[in-house]
Amino acid sequence: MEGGVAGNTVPPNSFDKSQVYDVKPLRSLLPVFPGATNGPPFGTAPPNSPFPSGFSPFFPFSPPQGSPSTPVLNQNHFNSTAVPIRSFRADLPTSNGKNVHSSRKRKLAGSSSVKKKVKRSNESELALAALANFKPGISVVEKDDGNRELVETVLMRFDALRRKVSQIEDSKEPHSEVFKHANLKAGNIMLTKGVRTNGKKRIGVVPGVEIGDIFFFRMELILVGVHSQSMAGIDFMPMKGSDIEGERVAVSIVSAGGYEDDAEDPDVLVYTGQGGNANADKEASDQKLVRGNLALERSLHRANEVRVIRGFKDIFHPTSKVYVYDGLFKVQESWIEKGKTGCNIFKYKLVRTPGQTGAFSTWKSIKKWRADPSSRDGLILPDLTSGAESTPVSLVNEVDDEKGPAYFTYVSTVKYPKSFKLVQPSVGCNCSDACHPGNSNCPCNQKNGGDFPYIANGNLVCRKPMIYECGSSCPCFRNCKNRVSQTGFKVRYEVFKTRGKGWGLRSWDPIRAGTFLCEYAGEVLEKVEGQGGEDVENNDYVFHTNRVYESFKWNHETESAGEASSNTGEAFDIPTPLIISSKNSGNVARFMNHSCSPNVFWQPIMYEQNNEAFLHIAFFTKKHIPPMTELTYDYGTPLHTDGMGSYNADHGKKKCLCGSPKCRGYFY
DNA sequence: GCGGGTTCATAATA
DNA sequence: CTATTATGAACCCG
Repeated sequence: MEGGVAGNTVPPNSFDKSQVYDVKPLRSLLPVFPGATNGPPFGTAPPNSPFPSGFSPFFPFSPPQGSPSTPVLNQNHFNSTAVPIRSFRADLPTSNGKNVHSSRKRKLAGSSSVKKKVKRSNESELALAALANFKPGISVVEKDDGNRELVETVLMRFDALRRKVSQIEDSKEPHSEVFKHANLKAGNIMLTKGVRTNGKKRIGVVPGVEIGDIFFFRMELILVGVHSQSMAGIDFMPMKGSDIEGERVAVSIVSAGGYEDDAEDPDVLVYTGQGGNANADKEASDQKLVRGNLALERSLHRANEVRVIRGFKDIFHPTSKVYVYDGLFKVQESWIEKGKTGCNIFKYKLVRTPGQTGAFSTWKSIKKWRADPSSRDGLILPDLTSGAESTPVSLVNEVDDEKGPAYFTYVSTVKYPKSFKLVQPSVGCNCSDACHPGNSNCPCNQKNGGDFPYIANGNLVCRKPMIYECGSSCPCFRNCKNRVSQTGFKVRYEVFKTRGKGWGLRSWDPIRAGTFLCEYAGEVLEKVEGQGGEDVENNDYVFHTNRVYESFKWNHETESAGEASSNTGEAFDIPTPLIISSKNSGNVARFMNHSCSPNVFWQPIMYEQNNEAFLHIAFFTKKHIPPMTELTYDYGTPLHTDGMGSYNADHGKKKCLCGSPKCRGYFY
């Protein structure tokens, strides 16, 4: 993994000497820091904290056999022998009276489908039904009108449920009659339970939804009240009281490239009316001035604001789309023209209401940078990893004259000192090509308690005390999905100069919740009891597992009898504290700043290399993250009890500039 | 590994 | 209650 990692980057000749990067081979790690000319304001890694008294040198975890010490976070009720996913509790009542699946029943016209349905209704069907067994936790008022927090909560809860549904679907037999629309199923459950917000239709701003917010499913737009049509591109509502069709105005449109829209000027959108398309039953026809078309015509005359949502191809999922809320527009004019098919189509020219910073222009710029990275303003280096990662990372400064962070060696993974030995060998699997989520005999599945950690696209399903990935002794090399954190990041990053927080990390790509970002690379520090640890104390580039981290809810919650409140956290199970320094060598993770309202979290992952199991710290996105949004995680608070006497609680305390309403005011 | 066609779905609406 | 509508999403194929 670390083999062959090149040294550093070669800067242009014009650089100030004190800031020049040296090209150094990995092996000759030297803590060479060219003059600290740029001061300390790097908001990156925190200084160290004292160890708990019980600290001892790292040793391996996770005996493979027997019961993993992994607490069970969900209701899945696994016992120590790790049962497959199909053994989801089947005894859960279909809460709230109504079985979710009743909505799935088809018209009984053709009786052939009935047989299949009955046949598979006892296993995963019941597992899916169990997912609907949770408290809505949304009041009537909140259902009608939202705010930022509600919008984020609803979206996070939806996606947690969607990933859980996907996980169950993934574990079914291949080629079985499968319902793959996990987003629809999750959405159906959310709507049935009333977990939504801004359900009251409105013209203009939707409380809690901001320009630039991204969505990956039309269902998400419905759930937070941006656009309530599941497929149609034009949403509308009656003007005051009157409910005659002619009195409805358009409230939002989705421009997703299905028609011949014009999308050059970011402040202007020429949108095609709906209808008239050919389908299996009928030929293309003239569009009619009804429904959405009529509503847009009314909006032209009433001059009301119309929300615009733009759809783009999702480069990580070429078959699906990512939607961006682009702000408020007004219909300026309309006309009829001949479409490709020769039939009449309506056209509507919408113009952005002044004073809004649209999101579309940013997306267009990124498209340009992607084609030609040197076109990025403020570019210092096209790839600060020097090829160590499969995806380049740009170094950019649009803020001041600083030519880059202090010297470090780029490495893509964490490195353990030789002295860390494995006590017990790790057991790999025998899966020939790839581990299948439904295979209960796979030891790697068993180590994960029967829950495959990732869905098919590589997104994390839920946080767990520990995740066990396949290692180097597993023969499933080529296609195994249980190696997400080992296959390198796919996100196109840039390291950029922030205002006041040193260097930071952000992405050109829109990122889904649960996406693997990177691991925390660097050198694992050994701390010998009794001896100092100056290497830790004065190091701003350190990751600690043994801090106090604010708990938060990310997993899908289900009620289950007898498991009352033990399910508070998604706490980790790390047998021995781990400290990683990225001061001398590290990866993009060392540039992630602290935030009290972070959009990224970390997750311990274990896998075996050369018969030794190692712990890695992997970062995943907490929610959907729009392009160019700074990536941040919670640095946590040091434990102040080291059992060895004096410790200054304020040591390393820094003023926090995260700007969150929940800001604690400082961080370490 | 795309782009286009096919199939299976949906929520809101009339 | 049912049919209709629609810029969906996943999958299949060449």
